[in-house]
Amino acid sequence: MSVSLADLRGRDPQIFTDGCPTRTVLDHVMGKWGILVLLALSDGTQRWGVLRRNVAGISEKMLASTLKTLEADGLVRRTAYPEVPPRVEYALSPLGRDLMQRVLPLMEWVADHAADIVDRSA
Amino acid sequence: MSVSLADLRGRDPQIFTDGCPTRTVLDHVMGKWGILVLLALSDGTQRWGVLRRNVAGISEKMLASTLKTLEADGLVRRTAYPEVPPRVEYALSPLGRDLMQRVLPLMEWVADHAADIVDRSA
DNA sequence: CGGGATCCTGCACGATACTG
DNA sequence: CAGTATCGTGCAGGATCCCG
Repeated sequence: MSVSLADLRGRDPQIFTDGCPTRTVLDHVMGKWGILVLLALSDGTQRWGVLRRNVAGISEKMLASTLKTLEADGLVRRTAYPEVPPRVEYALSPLGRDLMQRVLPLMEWVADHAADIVDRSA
Repeated sequence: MSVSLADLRGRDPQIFTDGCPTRTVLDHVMGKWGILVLLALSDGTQRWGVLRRNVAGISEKMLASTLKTLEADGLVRRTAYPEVPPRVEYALSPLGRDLMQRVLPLMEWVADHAADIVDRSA
């Protein structure tokens, strides 16, 4: 049932080594803001302003650049409506939803154990 | 079956907000090297030197500091043998193994989709 | 409202050398 | 062998202003 690094390396020896695409994806998704944005979006389509409030502490610049990389990665879909004032909505793409299906259980675990972990290291 | 951020916020409204312990854990685990070290260790107990080779591209400094935070977080266990030359072994703690059970499926997904994602954004 | 452009700063991270 | 100590630096990320 469980997968190991050795298993993954069995399929592709270069996996998770330096310069490997997996590293790039990891950097995008696991960066400081990537997951938090994806996590917010897993609640459903959201406008820029709402997203900004839901990802507490993010700056406009980082929200913009994070969304751009995630969109380029095909994990997030951006929809702009030709209105005044402008309205732009962000949503997970099918690929993004697929990813979050793997991430959410992890987040749940983190939510459950974070306090313990931080206490220990204090 | 699926969990959402709203669900998690239902248990604790502060979850994943700024300054929340979850953010700290995320920074430790999801940082550039955290996961990669944990991933390598999920193959089993390893000595420092082996670990350094398995986590391709990591510097000694980063390996040392990453291991120290992960050990302080209670995710990694360090065992030093009073020998000459010194021998030190690192292993996942039970907590760390529990965590990796959630992380490995994610890594498998990333391994499977990384190429697509990077191609798209190129 | 939803960003882009610009400037600035810290610290995450790397390289090198040294040690018990 | 398994680290620490020291020194540099690039770039992630914050603050601010502006624009369609």
